[in-house]
Amino acid sequence: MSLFIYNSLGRTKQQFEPFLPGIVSMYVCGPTVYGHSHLGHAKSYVSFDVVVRWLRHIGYRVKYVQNITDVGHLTDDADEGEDKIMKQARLEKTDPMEIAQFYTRSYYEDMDMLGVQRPNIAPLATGHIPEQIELIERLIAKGHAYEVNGNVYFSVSSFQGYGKLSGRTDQEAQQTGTRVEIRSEKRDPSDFALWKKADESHLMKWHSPWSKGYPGWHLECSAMSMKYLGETIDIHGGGMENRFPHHDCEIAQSEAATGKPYVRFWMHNNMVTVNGIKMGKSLKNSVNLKELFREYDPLAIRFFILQSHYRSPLDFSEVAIKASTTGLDKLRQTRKRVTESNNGTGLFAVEPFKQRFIEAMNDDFNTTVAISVLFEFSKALNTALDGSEGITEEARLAAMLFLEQTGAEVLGILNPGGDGKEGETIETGKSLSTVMDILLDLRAEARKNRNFALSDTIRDRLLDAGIEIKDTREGATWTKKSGC
RNA sequence: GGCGAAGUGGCCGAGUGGUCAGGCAGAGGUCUGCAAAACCUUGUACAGCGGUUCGAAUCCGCUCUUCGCCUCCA
Repeated sequence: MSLFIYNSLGRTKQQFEPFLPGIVSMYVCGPTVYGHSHLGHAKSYVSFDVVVRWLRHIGYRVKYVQNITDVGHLTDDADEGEDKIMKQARLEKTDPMEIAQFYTRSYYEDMDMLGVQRPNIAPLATGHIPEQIELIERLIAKGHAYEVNGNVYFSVSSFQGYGKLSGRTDQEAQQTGTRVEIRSEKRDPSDFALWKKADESHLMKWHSPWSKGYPGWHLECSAMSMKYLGETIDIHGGGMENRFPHHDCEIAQSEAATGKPYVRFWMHNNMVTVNGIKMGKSLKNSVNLKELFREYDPLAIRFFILQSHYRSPLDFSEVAIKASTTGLDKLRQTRKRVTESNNGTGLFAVEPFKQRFIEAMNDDFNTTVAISVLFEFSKALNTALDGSEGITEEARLAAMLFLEQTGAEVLGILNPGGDGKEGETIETGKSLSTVMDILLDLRAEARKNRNFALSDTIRDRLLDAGIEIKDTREGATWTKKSGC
């Protein structure tokens, strides 16, 4: 069974084979670090995390590069507005580099909470100024770029096929009703900046053959992608809002420089919305992840994200996240149950679920369907365990392995190796466990003597303390209540 | 104005030319000392109007509505 990926370039699902057998080169546009991450970042990076995990699961070696944009770019393209990182530095009364570093750490903290695996290489834009300058020189030498007053622009008309990703190929038509002021020093209104001359007050600036300045926004991804992954890469991912102009500009400048295809598969993830409106920092409707983590289990948020498809918009609401939290708990309970159950004699077949899971993931990473398979698996497994003969050791191990591979390794919604609760040391976990054994023994004794007043008191008081008791056929079990 | 996406049962959210998504919530039941959990049963959903078809929510056309991009943006 082969993997099909929806390629934004061509707008169809296409069978995926890497350029080099067995090795996948993948680049994803990283965040601009001038503020804490929000749910929109979470959707994007969780989605691509699952893409990487699946590619690795099916046997590819994935070289995953994700940049950090730590050069401030203007809040506005008409040379008005302010460098965003510089603006934040002014607000926080510090300098741009501290802002960039502080929010880079914040970003990784949040991604760690969500179980997003770190990229293999996380290059900084500021660390690759020479590479970017070199790329500009190549473009100028080939006649694709020109310098005016210390600024360098890419000449869109020199590159055939500009706009092929977004479908904006008619540059004349694009200009009508455009919101960008047309700058006279550009030869063509569609031309975009590769290098900008910095004014005196600009703090982040570098020497270049043209002026003391800073690189254009689109340039860093091309330079770093080519440096670490080569001139043609397998997958380039990013948010849908970056299709145009960012990705079309990347294609133009890269292909103009190398004469080779830049990216084989373009993947774009959709937006998180709030009441149907896009979530964004500048729109002031963004839901900060650190705040969200105070209310909800980070893995429940990851689960909530994966319950919709990466190409669909996801509408944020508290009720929806709560519903997801409850749903995830059900899967966790099933896993705990099968792990703790005794060996029986009944049969249980994991294979059909495995096949359906693989099929869903191979169909453009359909995590929504993959999760529905896990729920159906959960229901079938519980039914089998409810039966008087239980299931065999072999079936139990197969079921546990399936949940480990799908829920933990691929989707990352279950903790690897079991459901130890986060933030709890092994030591405290062990002593709690011992204490609980004593309490459950005492309660069992009380129930045996039909002293239900006592047994219910034990149960109620533990529930108040955040521990829930369930009486099963195989004795009482306990769980710490998660969520809110 | 240009480019693009979408409208699914109380809510979230997949998918498909002819059997079922799935989750949450609700109702009834089994089990249990009682709970909880688990399981069973239960919802005549696919924006509207036409058309193609033996058959369409799924294909085509039109209409309405919403959203994204064309400024920085996951």
